[in-house]
Amino acid sequence: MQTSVVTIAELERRSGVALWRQIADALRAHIGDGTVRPGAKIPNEVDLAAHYGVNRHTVRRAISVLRAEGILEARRGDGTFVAQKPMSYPLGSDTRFSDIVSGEGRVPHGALLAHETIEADRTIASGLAIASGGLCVQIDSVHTADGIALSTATSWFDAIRFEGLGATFAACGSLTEALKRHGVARYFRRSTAVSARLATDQDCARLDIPGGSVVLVTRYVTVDDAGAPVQLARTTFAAQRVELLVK
Amino acid sequence: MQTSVVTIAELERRSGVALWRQIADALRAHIGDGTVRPGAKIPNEVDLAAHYGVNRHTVRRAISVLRAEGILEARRGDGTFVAQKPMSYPLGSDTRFSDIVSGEGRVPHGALLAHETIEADRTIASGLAIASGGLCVQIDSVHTADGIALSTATSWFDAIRFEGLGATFAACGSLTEALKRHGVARYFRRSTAVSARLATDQDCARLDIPGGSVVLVTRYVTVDDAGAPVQLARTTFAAQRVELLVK
DNA sequence: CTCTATTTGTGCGTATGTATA
DNA sequence: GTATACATACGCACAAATAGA
Repeated sequence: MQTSVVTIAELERRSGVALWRQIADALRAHIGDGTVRPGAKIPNEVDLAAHYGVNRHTVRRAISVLRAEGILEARRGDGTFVAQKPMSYPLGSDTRFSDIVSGEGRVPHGALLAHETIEADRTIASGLAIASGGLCVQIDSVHTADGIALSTATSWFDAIRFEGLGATFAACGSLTEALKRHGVARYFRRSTAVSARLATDQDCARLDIPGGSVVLVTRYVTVDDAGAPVQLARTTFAAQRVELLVK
Repeated sequence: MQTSVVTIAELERRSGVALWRQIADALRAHIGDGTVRPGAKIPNEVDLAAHYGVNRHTVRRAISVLRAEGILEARRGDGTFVAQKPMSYPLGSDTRFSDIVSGEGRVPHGALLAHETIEADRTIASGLAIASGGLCVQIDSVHTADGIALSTATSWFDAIRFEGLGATFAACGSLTEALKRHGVARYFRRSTAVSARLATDQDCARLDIPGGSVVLVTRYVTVDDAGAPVQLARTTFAAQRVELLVK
């Protein structure tokens, strides 16, 4: 791409297809057919705009689309680059983040962001099978592989059964270990709902991803051996870095 | 929201947080706390811009973010509305689209878009366990519930084993039935990879969703009773209409 | 049915802020 | 410190789709 800009741009100006869309398609094709390799730098916005004979905003819009698709990655003051392939993340009833990341030969790390006791809204209450308005412990965390954030999670627990869980987690640094100390030897995922949306600014801050990125969101409830709800969780993955694997 | 616009907008202008981000957060909060109900119309862009004291483009950017998040839905010439909740789509080894949609009390429909015989690239060939460059049948389809497109799929089959499958599918209108006629009584999903990205314009056209929407993408291989690969598929779901359910 | 007002969609020009090499 | 390159924001204009008179 760096040099292939000499190929003449052929945008159809009153074709009914927006210019930014035509440019996005052209760039996507260049990347898809291997003309531009992952990690490679594409020309800057001003040059691209001149090349296609459009305003810089039009090029920016095309680029922003490809960034959200996870194809491009922009670094202010540096340039815009073709993104790398994401890592696989199995979704099972017994998925443990550290095992998965270790299995891929990377170094896992989980960090507690915050924990507090709050009143459960209707959704949380029904998930944990407690009374609406009852107290619950909310725990926020981020999970990284080789220092790169892959996911951020918010979990809720029954505050009566798991009083002080936040402090325990903060002390031992592992949710599995913390739950063990609160009497839960094992726990399983019942079912997982997967959705996708654009990242909020909180997502962007926690995952260190640019605005406009797409995230995968999983919602699930874990239960103990007796089948009683232990945890209601919502995990947000950076779609450009992770793909989920089912079964 | 229609009337709540009287609340004074308080944007911090040099706070380091972009104006469009602050506006998006404000709108999201209004929708999240139930101030605005699903299906309700929000004020038009010009009014919102005046209300917040910003340029229309700034409001548009905030809205485009919420559209990608699946929270808002815009119709040109009409207005912008709060979106409805998505339907659940179970991901199992024996998922059949029509059963799922029927089970939710909706009317399922599958339509063949195109079918052709092409040379398999490396990815397709390895998925189907055929020689790279060997022939394969490619089938494109869309799947709707109550006339609303939920997903679009592209599938590949070994052209030698399944010669004329496209025509058979076109004739009987069901993949399961077509495969039965080609000697595959049953088939199962081996594993499914789930990713997410911004919709391409092809996605938008097939799913009838606006540009900037987010889609969930599943890739999987189905095998017959003998464990031999039958089908390599890539299904694209409109994230604003569907959430995937695992296990 | 046509016409019109409304509302979102696209595009250009300009200016300034901010992170990075 | 300086140049580069992406990020945000405003203003203007017109296109296209829709709803309603």
